[in-house]
Amino acid sequence: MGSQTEENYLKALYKLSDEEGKISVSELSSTLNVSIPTANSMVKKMDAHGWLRYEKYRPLTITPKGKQVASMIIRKHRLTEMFLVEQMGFSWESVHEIAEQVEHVNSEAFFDRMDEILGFPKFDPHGSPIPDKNGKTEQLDLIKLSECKMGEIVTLSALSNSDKNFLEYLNSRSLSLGVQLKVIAKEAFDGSITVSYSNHDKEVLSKKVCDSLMVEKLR
Amino acid sequence: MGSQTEENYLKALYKLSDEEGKISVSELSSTLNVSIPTANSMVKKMDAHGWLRYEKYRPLTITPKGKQVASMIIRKHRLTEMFLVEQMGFSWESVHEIAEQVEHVNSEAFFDRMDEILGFPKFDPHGSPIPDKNGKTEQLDLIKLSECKMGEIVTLSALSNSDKNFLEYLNSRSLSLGVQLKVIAKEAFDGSITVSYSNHDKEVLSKKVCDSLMVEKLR
DNA sequence: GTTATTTGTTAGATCAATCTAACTTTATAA
DNA sequence: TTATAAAGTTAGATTGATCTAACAAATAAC
Ligand SMILES: [Mn+2]
Ligand SMILES: [Mn+2]
Ligand SMILES: [Mn+2]
Ligand SMILES: [Mn+2]
Repeated sequence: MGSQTEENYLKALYKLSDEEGKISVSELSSTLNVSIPTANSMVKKMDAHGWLRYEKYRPLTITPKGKQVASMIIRKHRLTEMFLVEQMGFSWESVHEIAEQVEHVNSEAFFDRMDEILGFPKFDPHGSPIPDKNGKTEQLDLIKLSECKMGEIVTLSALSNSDKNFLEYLNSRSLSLGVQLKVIAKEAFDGSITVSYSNHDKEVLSKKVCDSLMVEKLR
Repeated sequence: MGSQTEENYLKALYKLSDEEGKISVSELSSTLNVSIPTANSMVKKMDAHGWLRYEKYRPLTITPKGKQVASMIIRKHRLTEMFLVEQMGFSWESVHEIAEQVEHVNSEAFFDRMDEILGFPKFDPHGSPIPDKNGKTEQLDLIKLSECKMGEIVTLSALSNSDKNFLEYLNSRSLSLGVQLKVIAKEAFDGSITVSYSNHDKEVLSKKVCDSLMVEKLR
């Protein structure tokens, strides 16, 4: 394993490469709130670990090994979040900070035991997939709520943003994973969508919100 | 808070001062497996934190503030051990290493929740007292089994040594906390004691073992 | 009460992780 | 296509945690 610092860099690298494919040093630096030279020097260490390929002035590419190591850290993070919510009664907006620390604990048994107690969950409290011991995840066929058409009925299955503020916003609207949403109006003007669900029959959600809500079409 | 490193130093300092009163730099260094100069320089930082009083060439003394901070780390360590055993099914010999890492997690809520789930336990799986949120611990009136007289009946209540090897030795003899022991013989020669308990009716325990078994006299 | 041993201190080096300042390369815009 | 801006690199400094080597003080042995 690397240090906690290196693990955090690798995780950021992994997420960026998942979203964007190619990663720049500056993206990494801003994600981690460090200076560009700091990220630059760390990138060289990660190259030495075989986690990414680094060539001067070229975009960074994560290696299969890097992906493997990253997925094990993400596994620990997401199992922790799930454990905190399911076994310890924490709310979904308060678990990330704790998991950010616990994910660095070096003990297979600890996380495997969490996994077992939780019944080998496939998704974390925010709907993100939990890699299994081999790094494999279950891929659902999700789309953004913002891409749904009027009249569609969908299940809220994951969030592509799990910021505390956003989670608290969702709480305030009683929006949680598993809720069935019906698109009852869509504003071409600003991309906002009006949905009905549970005992909310006319909730207007902004484009920004709808972009972060990942839903599954009912069939 | 200090760094993880500093926290580990403080814990060592606390334990040594509990056992010996005065602490030397070399004891600290050997406890932590670092060189004497390393411990020496760290001691100056701890002095700067107000955790101990340092004067050149004089023994170290922990301050009330140092004790307070130390007891909060020990609280986190012992709650974690208890949680691992009681809630996650770990055995008492496998929890220390994990707790050694988890104790550095910075989250009151995390440990308070453990505490609550466990029902505010007063002792950890090895019988060591768990400090409450104010650093207070319950003090039992324990003596070493090696100090018991023939014929006495006592309850095994704590261990003054929790090394893995020792715990595995105890497992092999079905010795666990709460077991009632009757001293049926005592060898003046080597200090070994023969005890009977549960369905063991003649178990010989060496002086070394008996020194690590803390028992409570029945009354 | 000297001498020898142990213990403690200082100095100086190294490595990880960080920064700022200066410079270079690549990308963008005029 | 050259000028400007953005991104990336290098150099050099800092801080925390560690080491070894050299020296000083305190303690123990004789
Ligand atoms: Mn998270
Ligand atoms: Mn982290
Ligand atoms: Mn322990
Ligand atoms: Mn520790």
